[in-house]
Amino acid sequence: MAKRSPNLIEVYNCLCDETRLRIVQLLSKSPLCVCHLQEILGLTQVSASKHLAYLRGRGLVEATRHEQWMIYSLPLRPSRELDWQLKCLQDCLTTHPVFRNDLRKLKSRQADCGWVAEAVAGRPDFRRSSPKR
Amino acid sequence: MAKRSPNLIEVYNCLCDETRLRIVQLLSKSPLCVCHLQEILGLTQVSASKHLAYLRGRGLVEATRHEQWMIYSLPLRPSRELDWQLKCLQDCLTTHPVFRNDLRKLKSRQADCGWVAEAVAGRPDFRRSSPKR
DNA sequence: GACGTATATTCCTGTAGAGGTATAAATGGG
DNA sequence: CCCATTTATACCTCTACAGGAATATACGTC
Repeated sequence: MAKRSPNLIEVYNCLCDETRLRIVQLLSKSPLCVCHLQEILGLTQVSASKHLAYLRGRGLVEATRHEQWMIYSLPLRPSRELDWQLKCLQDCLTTHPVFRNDLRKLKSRQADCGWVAEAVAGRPDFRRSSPKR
Repeated sequence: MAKRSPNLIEVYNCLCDETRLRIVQLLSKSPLCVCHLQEILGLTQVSASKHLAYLRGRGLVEATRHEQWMIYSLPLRPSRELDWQLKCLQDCLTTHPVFRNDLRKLKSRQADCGWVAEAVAGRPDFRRSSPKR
């Protein structure tokens, strides 16, 4: 069970790591499963999983299992503190090459990743055999 | 020599500690010397000094020596990233008891701390014998 | 039930940084 | 020059956490 409302310091602790910042940035565009984040960010499986657990434990992201995949997304109703930061990121990150590059990669994989958004958007009958490759 | 422009991650690293958050919050109201911060926040001398060195090393605060006192203040021209956070803090922290209390203490000590602002405001001939007690 | 894929967890090691004590350095006053 | 005050630094210990390897768990397919 994930925590509900992260306080400001927890939010800052989550965002003070570049990898987590990149994850949050990507999730602000679209819900994604672990293997997508892994691919786009070039992370090992363990690293992706651990960082997501960290974020989840502090309420910055939510997770839903869909078949074999864990789909991570930003909370529908973010706390005031998180909401501020998300707005800030929107404004700040688009000017940073690393993050721009991540977003570019996400777009180029939209065809592979799109089904996740559909799956999480409330289609309980949604089925999918293989997510990538 | 202090660093010039902290990047986003450095800013987050600075603010993810409650003590540093409280320091920044106070400095956003007024420049202060170490002993004032020590008193208001109830810190040991070492703790105050170390956290200030940390903030200074990442460009979140600036320091000027005035006689025996080191006067810390927020940079005159904060980076885009820092500026955003300062606005966020204005909005977020006033609702948190700890920070409200700090500001209250600062106000009640305005008589003791006021000279610092004058000293740092560009009065090279400013003199003062004893700051407190 | 065996297997493949996706994800989480456990154990290990290394490092950043927080807190404390002691000490050093800078400044001003006598 | 000696001393008090203010601040910084060095050294130590402890904890959080990042990264990696190995293993466990969950789910779907056959």
